[in-house]
Amino acid sequence: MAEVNKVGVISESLEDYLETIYLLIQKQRFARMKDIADDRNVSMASVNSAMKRLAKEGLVEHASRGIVLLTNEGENLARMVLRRHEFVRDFLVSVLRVPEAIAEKDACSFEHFMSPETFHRMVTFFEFITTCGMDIQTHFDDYRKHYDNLEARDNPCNHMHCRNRFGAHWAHARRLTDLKPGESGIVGRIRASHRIRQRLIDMGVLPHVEVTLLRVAPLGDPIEIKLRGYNLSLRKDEASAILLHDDTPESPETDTESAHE
Amino acid sequence: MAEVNKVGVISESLEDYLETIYLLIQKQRFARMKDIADDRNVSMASVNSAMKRLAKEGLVEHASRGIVLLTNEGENLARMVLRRHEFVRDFLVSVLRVPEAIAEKDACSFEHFMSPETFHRMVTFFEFITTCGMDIQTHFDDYRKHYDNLEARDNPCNHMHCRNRFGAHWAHARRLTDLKPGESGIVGRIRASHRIRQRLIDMGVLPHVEVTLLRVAPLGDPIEIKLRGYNLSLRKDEASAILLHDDTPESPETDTESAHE
DNA sequence: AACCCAAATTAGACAAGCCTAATTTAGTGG
DNA sequence: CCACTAAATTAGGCTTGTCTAATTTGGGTT
Repeated sequence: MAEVNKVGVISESLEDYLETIYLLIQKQRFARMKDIADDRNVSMASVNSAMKRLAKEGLVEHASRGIVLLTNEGENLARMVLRRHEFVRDFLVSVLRVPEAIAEKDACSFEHFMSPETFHRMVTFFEFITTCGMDIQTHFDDYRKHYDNLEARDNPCNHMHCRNRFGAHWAHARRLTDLKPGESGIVGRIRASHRIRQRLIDMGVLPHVEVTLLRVAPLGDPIEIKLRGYNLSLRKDEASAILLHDDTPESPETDTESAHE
Repeated sequence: MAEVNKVGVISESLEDYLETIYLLIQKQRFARMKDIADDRNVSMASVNSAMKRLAKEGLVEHASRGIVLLTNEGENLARMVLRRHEFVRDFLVSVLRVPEAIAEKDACSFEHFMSPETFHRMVTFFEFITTCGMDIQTHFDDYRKHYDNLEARDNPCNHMHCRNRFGAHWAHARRLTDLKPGESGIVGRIRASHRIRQRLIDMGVLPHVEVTLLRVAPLGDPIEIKLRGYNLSLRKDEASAILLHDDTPESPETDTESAHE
């Protein structure tokens, strides 16, 4: 309601300046050119010109050779950006389990571009996950640790742990290697050591992506698949790690539409 | 292994050009200046200079007055960016339930900035959520619809639905109004109509944030709280919608560290 | 062969952001 | 009161990424 209306109007860089100023004022009750320059690792000349641009937008007040003050509008905008920053960081850390330092860095970028709608959905999802009583986070931690530590163990994972905990029906899911040439499926889960998993992900084998089996070489080893328009050659152990969803897509077009209904 | 090494080296804009070129070649087997310009809604002169910069980086080949081709490196980078784009979009749509069009737009921004680590965590989380057998998505849809449609109904929600489904212990959770002046708590859930919910979120009342009750006015109505360093005045119905987590933080510093252990 | 047109290129301008180097200003100490 | 210093400002330069306007090029028409 009484919210900021300059969202998306000023640049990423200027938003960062606002944020810096807000935090400096919180910390030491005032913000000088020098402080801002040090904080953002830029020259004072750059800060000077940035302050002029911010003043022109009515977001800061800056008497010549004086300290920098935020206007009401500027403070609101700064707070809004900061709010997103902190929330996104918390989301990445608490839900996705991204390491703190990386989450902080990524939040710095996301804060500028995320649409209000996505922000709102993310808030609702966070709230749901942390309060739904299903202890999803603990389950996810188990899941994650399992795959992160899988490296030196037996490869196509058959642990009780895996079978019992993470959906028994995945124990009997179709694998990529179960397809006949020409058949397609949707990638659901990759059940392999961290190394192979990483390799497959890097090659574009991601959940929710449609794969088509093209050819299997005589001895069954190089397996050729088609994936989002380009061809890929996999070894058998890589291909058999790819578990597919039950539902086959009706047509390639409705891919993202029919998500998970 | 044989992956791109230009990540983070070229600008957001150039990455977008690469992506456009890749998609054009997929669609019509070649990419001319004009096509790229039309697709990205820029002038041909801009495309021309962009192609020169991309050629200098060894990402495209572009004989004068000829069509634009991707080098191997350029194609890999384009594919990588596109992969992220599509995956993030799917994540936003399928997990967070962001509307398709907005997810598409946000994915356009995120693709350029997301660190590999966050990408990887997101993939793992997506995989977990869609295959863990807990049917989290359906639960989340219920949760979401419940709050989205709450508008005209009785306000501090007491539905059976709510009590039973979304963690019975939240029926007896402390509210912000249960705190004594000076006491603090961590925001867990906001149980209010969409309008009030939105208002609180806009003011910075987000899950995982620490709030301190400062003062309650004589008649109990304007309630003053402190929140991430600034003060806020809430009406009683707003404040009582804020449910708190059980665990009180030991110290304000370890806030994000002690996330949810 | 001369002409025309669409695509591509070049030239030149502009804003945002950054820089370094030189200058101005204000406060502090001798 | 003068000199020194730290902070702030100005001047001028650079890159990226956009634009418009003019020009070149090459393939098809008449």
